[in-house]
Amino acid sequence: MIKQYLQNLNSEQLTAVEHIDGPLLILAGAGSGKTKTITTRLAYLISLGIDPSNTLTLTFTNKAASEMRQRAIAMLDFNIYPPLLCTFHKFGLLFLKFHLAKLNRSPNFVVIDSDDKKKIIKNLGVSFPSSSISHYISSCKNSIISPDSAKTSANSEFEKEASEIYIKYEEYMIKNSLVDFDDLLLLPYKILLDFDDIASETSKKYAYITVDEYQDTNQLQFELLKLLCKEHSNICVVGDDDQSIYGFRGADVTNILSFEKTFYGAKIVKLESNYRSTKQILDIANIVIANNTDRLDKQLKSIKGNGAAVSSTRFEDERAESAYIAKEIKKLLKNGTNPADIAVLFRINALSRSIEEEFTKERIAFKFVGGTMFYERAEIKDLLAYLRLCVNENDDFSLKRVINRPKRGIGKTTLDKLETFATTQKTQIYDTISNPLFESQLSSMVGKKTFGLLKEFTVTIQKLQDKKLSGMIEFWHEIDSIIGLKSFFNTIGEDDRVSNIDEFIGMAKEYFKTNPECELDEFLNEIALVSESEEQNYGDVSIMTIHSAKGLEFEIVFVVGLDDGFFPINTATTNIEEERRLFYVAATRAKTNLYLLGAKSRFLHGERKHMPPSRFLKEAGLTDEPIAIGGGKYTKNDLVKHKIFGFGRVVEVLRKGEKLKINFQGQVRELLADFVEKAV
DNA sequence: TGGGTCACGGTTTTT
DNA sequence: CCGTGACCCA
Repeated sequence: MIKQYLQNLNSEQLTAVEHIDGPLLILAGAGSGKTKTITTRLAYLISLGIDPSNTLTLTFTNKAASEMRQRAIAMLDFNIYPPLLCTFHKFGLLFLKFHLAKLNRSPNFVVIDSDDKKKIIKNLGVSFPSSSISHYISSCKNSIISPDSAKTSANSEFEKEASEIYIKYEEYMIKNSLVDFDDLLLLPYKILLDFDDIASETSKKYAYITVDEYQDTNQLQFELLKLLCKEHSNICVVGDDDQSIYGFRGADVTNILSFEKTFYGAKIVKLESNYRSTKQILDIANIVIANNTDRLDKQLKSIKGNGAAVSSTRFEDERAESAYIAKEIKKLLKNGTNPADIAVLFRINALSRSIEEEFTKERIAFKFVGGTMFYERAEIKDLLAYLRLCVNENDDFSLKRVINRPKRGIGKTTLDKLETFATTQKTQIYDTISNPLFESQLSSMVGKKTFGLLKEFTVTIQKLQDKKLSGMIEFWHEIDSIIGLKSFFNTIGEDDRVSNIDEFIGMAKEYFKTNPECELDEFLNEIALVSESEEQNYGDVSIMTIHSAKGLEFEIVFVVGLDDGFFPINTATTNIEEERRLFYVAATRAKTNLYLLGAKSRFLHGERKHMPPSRFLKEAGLTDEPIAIGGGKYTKNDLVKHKIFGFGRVVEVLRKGEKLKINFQGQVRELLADFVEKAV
């Protein structure tokens, strides 16, 4: 049966599929049949008699994992024990369940999300924004820098504080048996590094490893992969260096650029035949991406015909831009185009506003893909906090979240008192409330009435825990009548939240029906790694950021905001090559029609801004208007001011004034001239 | 405790 | 311009 699938491949795809032992890099351009190739390869390996349980396929998203699993299994005509095909983080989670005790940490850990992480950091007392500290800790972990060495190498005031917080944060996490997303990769790495026997055993077990979207791996994932390949070199990675757009969260393109050097003797297969887009579209994508210097040579060849020309228009303002899109879409819909085949893409969410307004006015049904994630919604997190308390009532973090939700009249003052009291007694908040020994002391501390309220809260948790014993189905049936979250949100008129709670409870019931033996704590860690709820509103026009559109395809794509400052975006950390890759991703989403739109002025942050066209339009040969980049504005020794780095002096003028080398208090940085202003 | 007011800052995002 | 967070007062 597998033979028939092999016949559906082109010769490059077939070469990749039939490569079995030794490192393999599949450079898969956009729309070149990447998923088809690796799923066929996996099925092929299994058809050769390789035990599915000896394979490991790692992806970045759950969506990619489930799509691949489905496609690979469909190719096999016999029932198999399903191969391990999951996200990096899921793999880490499974691994830690088995081995975390090796690091003397509790195997009954709880996975927290980035929101929880920020809150914990904030509670540790910080003067810099908790999001920056959180990001700092994340980059340390992803570059395998321990808290101690972070502290030693801390230079700025920020780094000094951040590294101290990093130390405290790690202590807190261990004390409370918590694990963050980065830990799901870092702790397995540490275990594999420290315990040779586990590393060998694991590597032998996963004798055939496949990694999807390899261009998005960071240093930690790279090191982890090397350890997993300790006993063999059967690693197949698939990726496209031109589609690396997650540098801002640690993705390191050099991993794919230097794969050959790391995995000696690697075979490289390029998939350059594009089955998705017309030649006109690919020409634009190819010509723009060719301006990047750090890339592996690769050129998409269109299998489809020439197609329609790429359309590019610059409007007076964003309203004219949106009105034009609405008009075009209405025309398309009238001619029978399926709205699900149309997408509007933008670089930053702020640009969606005028689109949404116009679509609503013109009654075009649309769905905003990738807004607030389901499990990050406040009401869902409240429910999750109750569930965690159900598993472990001494989870202070969760307790603090919901002790006043629904409103019970317990505020910050009471909580602060409770917390300091618990700390002095070397115990957790829940225990101090329920311990009869502390009753009179606490009662006089917070007042009799408040103490009664606290007691009531513990009774609620108790009720939940009791209900848990009568089985998950009944538990989920009764959960909200015990907590009362729905009626709380109902009274304050937030009906959306009520229906979200209903959706969540419905989903959980479904889950426990299919997995009756699953424990509540397993369920909690499982869903911590899942972001989306089920897709809804099928036949609608999609609007989303370019990042969200990666991996998707549409017949007709409108890209808005091709203006200098918006796309490429203009900030201190802008990496122009990554912006260009983003353009490449956007353009290659389109199958038949691509619109590259812009506006001469836009309203943002309360003021109207004028801007020249994006340099990408120039590179694509789609505009004659002059593009930004004022030359000769700065000379050596000019004093300049930067939003983040403060004052600095120009050391050198590069690229005809487009770029500057600036000394900020001893630290020399290279920045685009647009990001600084003259300080007189 | 919690409602009200003011200042501030404001990419991209998965797990 | 608009959402978030800090802070003040009833």
